[in-house]
Amino acid sequence: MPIKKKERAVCEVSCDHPETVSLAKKELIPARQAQQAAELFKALGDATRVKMLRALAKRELCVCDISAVIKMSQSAVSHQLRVLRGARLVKYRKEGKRAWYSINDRHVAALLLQGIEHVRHA
Amino acid sequence: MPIKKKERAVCEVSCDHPETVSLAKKELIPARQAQQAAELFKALGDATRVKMLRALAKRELCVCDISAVIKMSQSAVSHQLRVLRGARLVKYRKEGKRAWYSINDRHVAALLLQGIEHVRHA
DNA sequence: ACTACATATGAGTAGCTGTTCACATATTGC
DNA sequence: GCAATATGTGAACAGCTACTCATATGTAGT
Repeated sequence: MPIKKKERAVCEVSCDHPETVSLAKKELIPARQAQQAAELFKALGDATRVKMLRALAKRELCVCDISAVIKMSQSAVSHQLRVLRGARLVKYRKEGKRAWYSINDRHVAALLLQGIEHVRHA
Repeated sequence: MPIKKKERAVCEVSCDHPETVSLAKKELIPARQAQQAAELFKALGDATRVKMLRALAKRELCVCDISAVIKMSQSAVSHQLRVLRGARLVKYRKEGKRAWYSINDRHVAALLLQGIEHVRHA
């Protein structure tokens, strides 16, 4: 067996505080929940989508209105709406050629607003 | 002037509802605020960071404890802590070799919890 | 000074994101 | 059916993210 130049420090084994760590492990959020929460926040984590959601929180808008309001191409808006639909942040209804979007529920609006308020006072 | 095969549909010009759009434009969130809110949500938008924050919301932990609790390399944890520091989601203090991290304030904890609760009942 | 340890960081990299462009789909009026 | 319109979507692509690995920094003990 060759002599290693320097044994790598394995912090994971040597340094933890057993009781604190096992307590924290026990109370750790389940991976699935963490993943879902992360996906929710990720969907909120883009300036374009924040603008869209903020506008949709106030009134129902069709795709081309959104496009005009936030000054982005219809295609870009459509792609982003797909993300928002996937995260269940918006709902929509079809009316002839038009698709009318609005924010899904007040919990979503509240979460969004809380984030915005947080950065406003920071 | 050559004849174009098909004039591109310019939805931005043809389809908007002037009053609704100008109202929505007036009430549109400022770009800077949208950007900052997006950055806040983006920092929350990763399962690893959600796990870390959830643990840090309950108790102060040093880096290697976090590493043990969420079962990730110390290096990965350090990199993620940098992101969290950058977004002001955590605070820390040095104590000898150790760095003790905890969640920055109750607003951050509330926002995190609200996101988690939202996916739990969804 | 030297070693061990706890943490931070730069480089490298595979995978992901957000846009544009071109086109597909669906609805309406002729 | 055909043309115009509103929306949706796949491909391509530049830029970003979140790891790993190696190494740097800083601290404590000998």
